[in-house]
Amino acid sequence: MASDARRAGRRSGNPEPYTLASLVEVAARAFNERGYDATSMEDLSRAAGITKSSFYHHVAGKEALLRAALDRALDGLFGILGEPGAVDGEPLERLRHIVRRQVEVLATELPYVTLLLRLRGNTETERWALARRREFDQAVAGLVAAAVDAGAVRPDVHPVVAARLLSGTVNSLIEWYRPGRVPLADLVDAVDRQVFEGLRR
Amino acid sequence: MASDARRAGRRSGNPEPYTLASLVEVAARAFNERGYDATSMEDLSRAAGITKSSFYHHVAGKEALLRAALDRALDGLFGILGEPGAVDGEPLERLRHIVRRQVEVLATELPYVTLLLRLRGNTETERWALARRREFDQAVAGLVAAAVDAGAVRPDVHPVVAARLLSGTVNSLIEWYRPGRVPLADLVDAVDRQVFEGLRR
DNA sequence: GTCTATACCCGGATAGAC
DNA sequence: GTCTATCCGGGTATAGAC
Repeated sequence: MASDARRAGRRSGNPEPYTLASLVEVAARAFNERGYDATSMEDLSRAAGITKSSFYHHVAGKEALLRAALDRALDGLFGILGEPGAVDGEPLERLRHIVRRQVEVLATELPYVTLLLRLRGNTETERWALARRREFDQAVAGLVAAAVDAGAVRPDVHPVVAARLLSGTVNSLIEWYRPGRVPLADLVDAVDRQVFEGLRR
Repeated sequence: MASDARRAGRRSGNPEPYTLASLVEVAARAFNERGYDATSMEDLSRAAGITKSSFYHHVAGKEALLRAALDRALDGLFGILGEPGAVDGEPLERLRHIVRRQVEVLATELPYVTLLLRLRGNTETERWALARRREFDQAVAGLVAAAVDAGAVRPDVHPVVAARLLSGTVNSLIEWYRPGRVPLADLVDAVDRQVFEGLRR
């Protein structure tokens, strides 16, 4: 019945059935399915099991949902840059650490990172998130350049182009990876090897 | 003045200032900048230099513009599969031919392919284009599997995952490649080497 | 906290004069 | 072919009863 779905949050014993975080999760998934602009607040409220007006009682608006989701994605990514494996050691090994961890964060925070990677920059919120994303990419690009300088990569690579292709390869996971199909550890290894060793035997 | 911009098409000596193709090009660029849903017919008509109603005199509607743009992208991609280099020879070399040509088509048909790669499948037109795109990807995946069987690639690659990563790497070009910055021939070589030889020296 | 009802705006698309 | 004016549906968001 409708009231069953409507109260599922309460039934499951959650004392706060409609937390911001849970609504953000619902919203992020919907945004990814249909696109941010094509998703209406009506869609979101129905997915949450309440009416549009009730939904507005819990969230400030559509853009606030987007912002919260993007925050979560960026926190995940920037967290990687502070890890010991990303800070200490040879440039190539630091780069490998970041790539491998980035695959894991993409997989575990999939809906949020997907949203981040599809932004067009139409609003101030989107432009802010895009700027932070560029910061992350530039950190990676810096490491690629350092690895080139250290002689750890093929001498003919163009650092800027290589960094873009590297990021593109990793980020393309959002287009097809779904939890549970390919074991995450296998995926991490597959990306690592494909990026650093290439396909050819 | 407004009338100057408005009649730029005529002034430039074009006898048919508003062909479908030229309006599709304008539309594709706008769709890519702001996203399809966020782009209004008002935006498009203004970009073309005429009013919304005049714009409707030339095109059937927003979705028709999208469809024409997607057609162009798909024609470019499927054209590759029929080329001799994609049909004859060892699997790995056929795959390399496709990858290199795919980079070229992405670059030359950039606005149209970009649109194709960002579809969400909200309308029948979008789902049709996505289905055709999957056909293309499956052709590539088949070649990856054949190259594995032929022993031309590292024996530990998972063909399906490798094909996805391969497509992801190539397709990620739309996110940053802009004509004239990096010479196209260099880009083709860079993608070829990164995909098949990897980054490590 | 949730609902019904509604204000308000904007987008796609059309009518009809020039 | 282009314009002004308009229709109509659907979107975000709010008011106010329960």
